[in-house]
Amino acid sequence: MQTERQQEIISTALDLISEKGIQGLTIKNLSKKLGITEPAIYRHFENKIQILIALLDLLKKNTSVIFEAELNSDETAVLKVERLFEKHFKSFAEVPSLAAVVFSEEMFRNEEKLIAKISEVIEANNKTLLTILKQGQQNNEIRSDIEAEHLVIFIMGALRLFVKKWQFAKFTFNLQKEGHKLIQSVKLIISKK
Amino acid sequence: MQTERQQEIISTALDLISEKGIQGLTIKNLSKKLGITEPAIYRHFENKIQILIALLDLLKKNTSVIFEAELNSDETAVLKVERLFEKHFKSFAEVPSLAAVVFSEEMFRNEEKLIAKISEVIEANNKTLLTILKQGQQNNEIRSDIEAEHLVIFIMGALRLFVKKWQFAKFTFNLQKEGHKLIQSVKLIISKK
DNA sequence: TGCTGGTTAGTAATCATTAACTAAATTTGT
DNA sequence: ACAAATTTAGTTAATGATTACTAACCAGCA
Repeated sequence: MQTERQQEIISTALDLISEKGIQGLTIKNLSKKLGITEPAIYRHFENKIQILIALLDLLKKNTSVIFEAELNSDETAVLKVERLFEKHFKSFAEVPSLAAVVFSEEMFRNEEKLIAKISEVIEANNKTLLTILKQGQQNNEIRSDIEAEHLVIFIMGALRLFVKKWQFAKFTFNLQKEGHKLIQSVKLIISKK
Repeated sequence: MQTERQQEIISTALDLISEKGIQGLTIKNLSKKLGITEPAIYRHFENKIQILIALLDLLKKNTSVIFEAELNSDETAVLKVERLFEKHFKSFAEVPSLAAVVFSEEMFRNEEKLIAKISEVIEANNKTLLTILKQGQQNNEIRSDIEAEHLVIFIMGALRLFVKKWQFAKFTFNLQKEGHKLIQSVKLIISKK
């Protein structure tokens, strides 16, 4: 559904965001990095919003694939959550710019369409995780003294904050390695007994 | 140390941020809301960066007061954490715009001074919480099977995500009331057995 | 020949900021 | 005590940068 050049543009946009933050994603910077002039961008995208939407769509695809693959696997709930974390860390480690997009919701406040898009991604993932946790509670794998909705907050909160820290530290520590340790603590927290 | 007008300006800036996000904090919007012209702002602040710094200083004062009061109290560690949460929720419920500032680190990426300032606030609070938790572990109140550094991530991650959800929901639910329930789960998670 | 993907040149809007001026309040010198 | 000097806090008008975006044109190619 996307031309080669369109893919090149959104990939370059991602690089730009991870380098300079969402603020750095301007048509000028983008075209410079692509080695073409600014108006040339408009041969491939109607306007900037469409670029951002394409960006969020990519993010959505990347994360929802992870979540849904786990939902439909036949592992224990605890293992599903572990896999969820590991895959996320792997995905971010491979494409750090994705992390930059996830945490820039604040920037999209003005455009109604973008808010909708990003809320959609977040909501869908939360729902999937919630389902996994509830199944785990029914199977007596996951503690039931804390409501699943709260467990989601702990898990997603930790995931987000941890990645944010990595980002703040300019990717200087090994996300996958350090992340693996965090996952062990997550397991201790959500497991029954 | 601040004139009345300066306080008026930063208070108005906070309102603006909670209304339209950090993007909405322009000199034009600010002066319009204050009922003066744009250049008049510069009679009170050297430039926009100074306004943002004043904003972050206020945030720093607000949060560090909370953290340090708890550190020096002689309650149990678990109770300290509970109080920490409650006070934060209260503070945000009273001045919702503060919450908007806390989560806009992303916006400050370009200005070195602002990154430094906000990292300072976050770091200081994390350190205080870490101390509280370690003391709790030594007193056998708080579980020791998870390292305190990870507990900090769970606690701060949950706090941040929860407030962010409230913000996203346009303050439609009662932060203090719903927050109180979350606190009970936090206690279950960090308590020894 | 006509589409694709570029170019150059330019526009309108918005951004923070400055220059120059002014009225009113305050401080200072006698 | 009071006029002169200065400071304070505002104004209008403008500037240079940067933003997203457009119009008009052109080369290569199917």
